Amino acid sequence: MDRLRRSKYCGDVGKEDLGNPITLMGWVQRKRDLGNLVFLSLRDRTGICQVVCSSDTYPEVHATARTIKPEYCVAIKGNVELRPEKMRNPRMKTGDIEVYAQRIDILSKSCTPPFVVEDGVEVSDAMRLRYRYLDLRRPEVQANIILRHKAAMAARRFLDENGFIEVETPVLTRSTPEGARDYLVPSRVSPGHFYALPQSPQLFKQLLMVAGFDRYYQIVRCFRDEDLRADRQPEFTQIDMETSFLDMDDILDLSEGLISSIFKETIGLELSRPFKRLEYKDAIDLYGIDKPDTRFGMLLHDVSDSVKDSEFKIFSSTVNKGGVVKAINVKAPHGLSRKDIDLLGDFVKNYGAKGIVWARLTKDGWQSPIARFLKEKERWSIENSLDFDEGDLLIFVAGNHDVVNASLGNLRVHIAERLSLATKGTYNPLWIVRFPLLEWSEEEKRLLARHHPFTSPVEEDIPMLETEPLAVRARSYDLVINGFEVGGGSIRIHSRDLQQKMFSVLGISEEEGMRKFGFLLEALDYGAPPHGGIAFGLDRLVMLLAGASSLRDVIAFPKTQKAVCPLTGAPAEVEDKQIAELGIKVIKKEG
RNA sequence: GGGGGCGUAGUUAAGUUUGGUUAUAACGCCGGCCUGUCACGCCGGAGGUCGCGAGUUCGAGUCUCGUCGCUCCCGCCA
Repeated sequence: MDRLRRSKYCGDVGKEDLGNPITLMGWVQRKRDLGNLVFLSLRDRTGICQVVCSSDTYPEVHATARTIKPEYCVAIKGNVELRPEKMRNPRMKTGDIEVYAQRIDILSKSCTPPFVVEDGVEVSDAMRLRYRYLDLRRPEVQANIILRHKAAMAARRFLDENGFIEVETPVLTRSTPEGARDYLVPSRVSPGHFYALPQSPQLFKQLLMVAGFDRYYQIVRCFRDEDLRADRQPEFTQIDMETSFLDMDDILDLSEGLISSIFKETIGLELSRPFKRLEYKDAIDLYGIDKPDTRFGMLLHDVSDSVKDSEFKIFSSTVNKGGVVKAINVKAPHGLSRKDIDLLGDFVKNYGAKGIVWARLTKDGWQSPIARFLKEKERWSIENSLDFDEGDLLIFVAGNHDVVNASLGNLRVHIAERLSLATKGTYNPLWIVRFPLLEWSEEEKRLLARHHPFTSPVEEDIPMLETEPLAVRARSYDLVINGFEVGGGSIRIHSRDLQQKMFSVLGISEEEGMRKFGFLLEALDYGAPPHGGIAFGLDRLVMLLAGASSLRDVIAFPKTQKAVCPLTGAPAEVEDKQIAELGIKVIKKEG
């Protein structure tokens, strides 16, 4: 018999095919065997279509159908017929029709799958990843991967239309000491020497600007050997961009165009532009963190002035020692028990706070462990600044600025999740601009670049580089959507002198700078244009678009929290011969 | 590096607080019946290293210690 050729996808079969023979290829979702009548649900990447096999029309086809089990890969040729009125299934896209099979070819049998390949089944992540090729057959997982494809297509189209040129940069490159830990690749031909996988193509895109490409982009894999989170994978994909002769406003505008196009072309949502902007300093003051979710209120208020003379010594002494007391107002927190509030106290301990102080306003006034320590005037002042109404819950945290902001900022997000304050399907893009250029590393006892060492300081702050380096602001920007940092960038340093100065502030000697970044410094000597750019995390963007809660849901073959791939078993031991060829030695840790 | 949660048939879970006969359910799987199912139905059946190791005990899924894996978070990372 000749080979069947597909004429239609399952999800596309419709009334226009009535009476016509079609051929489908797909996987058997379910078999409903009624004896002399067998129904098969056939699935491909477009949807599911019902196939009917009856013993009195094609007995041999019916006999074959009875032997079929879930996940068999089959080809089915048959006629499309309208279903009898009462047998239509309004929940199925193809529920009005069915295919009467005239021929079934079993292309490939299947073992019993370890889990049912169907939306909504509860399977552990470990199982899903171990059998990812089966998990990826599920429509909801496939939809995420297809969404990702559409997002990448939208990005490419927008960037191409705006004059960007995609250039590939090396994956085997040189380790740069600043920033995240590198994944290293030993060189066979240069024993004892190592490549690094790029944390980002940062230096190459700057060199492309020096080379005159003017507008560069790349959808590129980046690697960072750091511990994982739900929104962090060891390898991830960036939409990486760099432009010459543009200022921050131009780059933000282009970025908004890009992000808007992606939202429009994937989920059909029109984002309102321009996106809101917040100075870094204001973000910290109002939200406590640099990636605020603005879908709900509960802003942080500094009540240090109101409590600086309080009889509640924890508050007054904190303020007098230079710390702060801040509070948030959880409006009408239905469903937060005393026990829940105690758990909030445990939550902030993650961020270094000693605990929380709470207060409720009832019709009889303040109800709080510290109510009796607060004077009328102090309570009144707090009530006013926090809009404290009957039924509300205030939560205070006292401590140094960083601890209080981190604690309340993260607590605010935590409570919002707990009380479902953020509307699903809402997207609040927000620019955070002018981050501090530098930060102090307690571990290394030196200044580090907060973004990376090539970030340009704000012009008027340059004189402070030597006097008050921590106050210097960067010409940098992050795009935050719903509390996720989805992108970030900066205007770069394009003067060799300033770059040299930056290295010296970072404690990188001229000799070391030349050795590690000499190629960039040299390039800056050959007519480097003013330039700047940004990179967006494609995985995180798609995660938001998909409404997923983990990056694993939008990556075809993700890794576990230990950076292991349960499907392939990577990373794995290699042959001694391979190790020997590389001129390296494995030191086994004794257990 | 640190803290929390989880680990029991193929899968998902109950049982662990308070140790006690043969470890329970659903789905899946196997056999049989069934011509309008679509989470098909009905009848019957098989299926267990309670993650692993040690300890306490007359007796451990249950208690203790260790260990491994998955996960969420802090540190780390932009």
